[in-house]
Amino acid sequence: MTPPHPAGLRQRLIDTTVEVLAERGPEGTTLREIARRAGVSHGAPLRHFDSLTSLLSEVAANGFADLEASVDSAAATAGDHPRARLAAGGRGYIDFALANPGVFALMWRSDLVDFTRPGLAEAGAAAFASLTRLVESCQRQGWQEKADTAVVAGALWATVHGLAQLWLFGVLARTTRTTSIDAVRKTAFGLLLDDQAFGSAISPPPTRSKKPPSTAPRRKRP
Amino acid sequence: MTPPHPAGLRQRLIDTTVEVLAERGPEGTTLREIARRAGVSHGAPLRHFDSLTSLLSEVAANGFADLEASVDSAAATAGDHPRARLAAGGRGYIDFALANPGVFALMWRSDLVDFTRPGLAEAGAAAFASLTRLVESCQRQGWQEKADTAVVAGALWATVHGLAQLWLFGVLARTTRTTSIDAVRKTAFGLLLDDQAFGSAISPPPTRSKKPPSTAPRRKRP
DNA sequence: TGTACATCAGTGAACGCGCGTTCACTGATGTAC
DNA sequence: TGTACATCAGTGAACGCGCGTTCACTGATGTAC
Repeated sequence: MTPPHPAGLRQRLIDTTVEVLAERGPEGTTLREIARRAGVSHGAPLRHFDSLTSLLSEVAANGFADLEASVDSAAATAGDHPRARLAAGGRGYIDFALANPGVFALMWRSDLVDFTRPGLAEAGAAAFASLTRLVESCQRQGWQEKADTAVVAGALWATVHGLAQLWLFGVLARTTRTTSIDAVRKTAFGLLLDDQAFGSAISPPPTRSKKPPSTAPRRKRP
Repeated sequence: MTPPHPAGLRQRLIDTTVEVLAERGPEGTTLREIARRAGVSHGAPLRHFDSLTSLLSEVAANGFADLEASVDSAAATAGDHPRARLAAGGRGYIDFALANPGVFALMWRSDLVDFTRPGLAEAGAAAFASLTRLVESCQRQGWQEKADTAVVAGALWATVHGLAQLWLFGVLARTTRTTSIDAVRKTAFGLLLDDQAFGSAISPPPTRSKKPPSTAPRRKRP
């Protein structure tokens, strides 16, 4: 079923973990299930990772890097206006979460992931830094110029995070009677960014049918 | 250690479950651990609940009822201005989450809780309805009067939800360099509600040292 | 080119664990007469 | 008031499960000489 993998078992295990996360969620993502899917004996993964925690932590770190990439690339497509770019970055955050629900769920599970592992906290901080930079651009143009940049970024982060989580949980669609998150996102951004236009049609709709960005090129460590 | 409980073992098991959730989180909340803490044999809980899922689902339903109560009572203390009441209701949501992190985490775990159980979805919907009512009041006064009430309520819900989750995860304090969620909450509400005043000093600071509202009076079923 | 040895990824049996749930039981309490 | 019976909450041993991890092994590959 799984084709031979030129990059070797280690990379195949990481890819398989992402698959299992997507299908079964963090709870169903066990070493034995990953090994089964990858077509190896259940002891084999431990030749490449110290433990399940080690493997999951690496997947989570990749997730944060991909999340950052999704924010950055969405912002980059939004033209020159800082607030339009900020809104697009927020959309990038939500798009990543909706395209990678399993990995996204894992990324906030401190019982499964070791956040003291070198690189992981940095990857998370880098994702937040992307948002902060977008806020800074807005402030340089006068929007919320007196506010604490990090606090404003935190407030926006919480909103996109909450939108993604409640949407994935299914409860936002039910209560708002919408079939796409777009309406709620646009309303939220419209309120937050103080201009209907920035919440609405600033950028093309997310290409949600495309492959999740988890296969996108990713920073390698030496 | 646990004093004799006048309400009987059934209620004691529910209370103990809340305790275990608070100390160990949803993952550490097993039937056997609950029984150990309650001082009974590990089979005893099954005389009162069909299964672990059944017990956890009841605790989650209570959680939604308490969450609603926290939103309502916070809004009620905020005076007459609709948007001040809305902001206070949002604060009530966050206060509940921060005071009951274990139960709050459980409430969004569809792998542990059976949301098809009668009463549970209703309890969740009722909590959301509280927020919706507050939004309606604001719209009657002209604020966002053309917007879809449920969608606006959903956007606000996502924000308070995200604030609570990221704060509990610990990452919001680190990135914003704050020791209280208040600054981020006020900034978020200030942006969303289009008036600094509604985000800031509308109501007394949350009494976070008090006992969680999970012991507050709760609707009983006949 | 050939030989001896080291390395190492993957195997599969095994260990020990805590879990949810079952089940025959005990002993207390309530009820019918 | 006394007796026989039913009910039922709690006990504790047991079952079966999947799990992470260990470990001796095998067989292929690379390296030194």
